[in-house]
Amino acid sequence: MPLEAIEPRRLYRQIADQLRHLIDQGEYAVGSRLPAERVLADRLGVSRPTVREALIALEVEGRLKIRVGSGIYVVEQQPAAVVPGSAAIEGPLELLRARAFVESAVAEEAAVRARSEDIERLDEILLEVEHQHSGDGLIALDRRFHAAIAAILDNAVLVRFVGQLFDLRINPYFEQLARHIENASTWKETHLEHVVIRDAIAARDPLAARTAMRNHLRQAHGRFSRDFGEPPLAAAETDFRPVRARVVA
Amino acid sequence: MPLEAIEPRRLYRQIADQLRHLIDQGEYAVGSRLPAERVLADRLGVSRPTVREALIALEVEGRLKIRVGSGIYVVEQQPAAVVPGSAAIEGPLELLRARAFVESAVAEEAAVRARSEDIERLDEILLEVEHQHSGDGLIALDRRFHAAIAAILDNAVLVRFVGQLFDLRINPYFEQLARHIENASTWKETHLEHVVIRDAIAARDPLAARTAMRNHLRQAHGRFSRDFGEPPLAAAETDFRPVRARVVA
DNA sequence: ACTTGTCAAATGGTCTGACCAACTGACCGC
DNA sequence: GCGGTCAGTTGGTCAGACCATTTGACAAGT
Repeated sequence: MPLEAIEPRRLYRQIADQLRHLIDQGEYAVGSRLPAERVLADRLGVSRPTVREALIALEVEGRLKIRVGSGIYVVEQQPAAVVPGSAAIEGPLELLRARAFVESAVAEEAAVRARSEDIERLDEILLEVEHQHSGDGLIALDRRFHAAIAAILDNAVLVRFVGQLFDLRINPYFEQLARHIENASTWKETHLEHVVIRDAIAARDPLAARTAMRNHLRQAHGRFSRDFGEPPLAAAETDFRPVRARVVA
Repeated sequence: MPLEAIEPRRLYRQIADQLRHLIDQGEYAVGSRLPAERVLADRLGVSRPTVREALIALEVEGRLKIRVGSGIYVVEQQPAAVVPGSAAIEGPLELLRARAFVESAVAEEAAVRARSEDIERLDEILLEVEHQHSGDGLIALDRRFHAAIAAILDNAVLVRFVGQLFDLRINPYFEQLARHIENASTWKETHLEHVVIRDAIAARDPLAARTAMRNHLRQAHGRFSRDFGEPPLAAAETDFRPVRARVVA
């Protein structure tokens, strides 16, 4: 054994990790305000100085913006830091195909690993959706739903990854389309598809979860491509892995 | 003039700037110990919490190392310092697990879709590796290999993200470990694992490709965790999807 | 001479409670 | 409506205290 040097994990780091996780997961959406320092300290069971230290760490990392007298805000994560330049090169359809590929695999694995708390979290989000009717809030909840599924795999990198894929929709190209397409009716469809995904995961049925997620993003693909130049969708385009290939072994 | 909003410069930032300046200037040499928090607070005429906030900011920036009960030490500045915040959070091991998950799925699909030109491209890269012996060049080729596999799926978003995941290794945390671990021998291992992946894809064998890729990144995980704090690897940690789950209809 | 155990000082980690300054939003008078 | 006022909320800072860990000196044992 390499004789590892153990280091006491200081409180402020644990708090920072926890908050970072919540942000990645979409619990605190970009632009939203975090609870006040005093509230956080109370809820986390630590003192305010400790919370402040954690917040300052996150501020230095560039994930939070602290405004005196006003509050603490989640800052839009700069993917530009990692990818200088190109963000909106690919079309929305290509993005949706990539999400279908990654997230269907994620959903499949989530169905294997899901604990009951995880299902509860999904239910909370879906419940919020039903009490919400403005478009903006729905997008944030949509993101939270997808991030929460990724969170089941218990890997912060993956959660961020899925979140980033979602956030790529935030570009002029995509937004303009969305305005044409998103309405009460399509949000209703989206919600129903989410419920199907949730049920498959809750039933611990990996294959159903994969199919439901792929179907969900394929539907979104269809909704977009209808009003878009591209031809609707050849099955081979969204089905990265044909089902028959799965029967092997 | 565009009427910029003025921001109150908080004390902890002023203190941090001042300390950073002193370090840059060589007043506090690399490896040396700073005065105790209480002393700093006294000399700077501020309270200890404020000094602590500044120190934590500098610690997050990677310029200081705080050791409990011992003191505050100046850390060697990594010239790279690429990503100001977002990237260096998760540990290298978590990153490798995420890559194992995503890229094994990618490899599986690549084996289904690969055309002969794609295989040729992989071969070109592997050939270059054999004519190369410096470490830096090998990292670049490693990246090209993984990106080339993603490219087989013919989706620019996926290629970018696989590349991005790879690039997350560029952070001080990871680099320092890599220096200890990467040598001619480990590069040889890496190369052989790459060849196995290439062969599986060339044979159009999805399951073998998935396994080979997962094995490759699991080996890397093992190489890192040996010299790292974490316990080596429980199979469940890297095997996101247990093989038995695949035998289902 | 070398190791081991002990202990006190130094140092960072955290908490409590307090006060100040900036912001926000409701209310009021015009 | 419009602008001013004011109280509540929120972050910024401070003071002082106690705890846990580290460190090094020193005594005791081998």
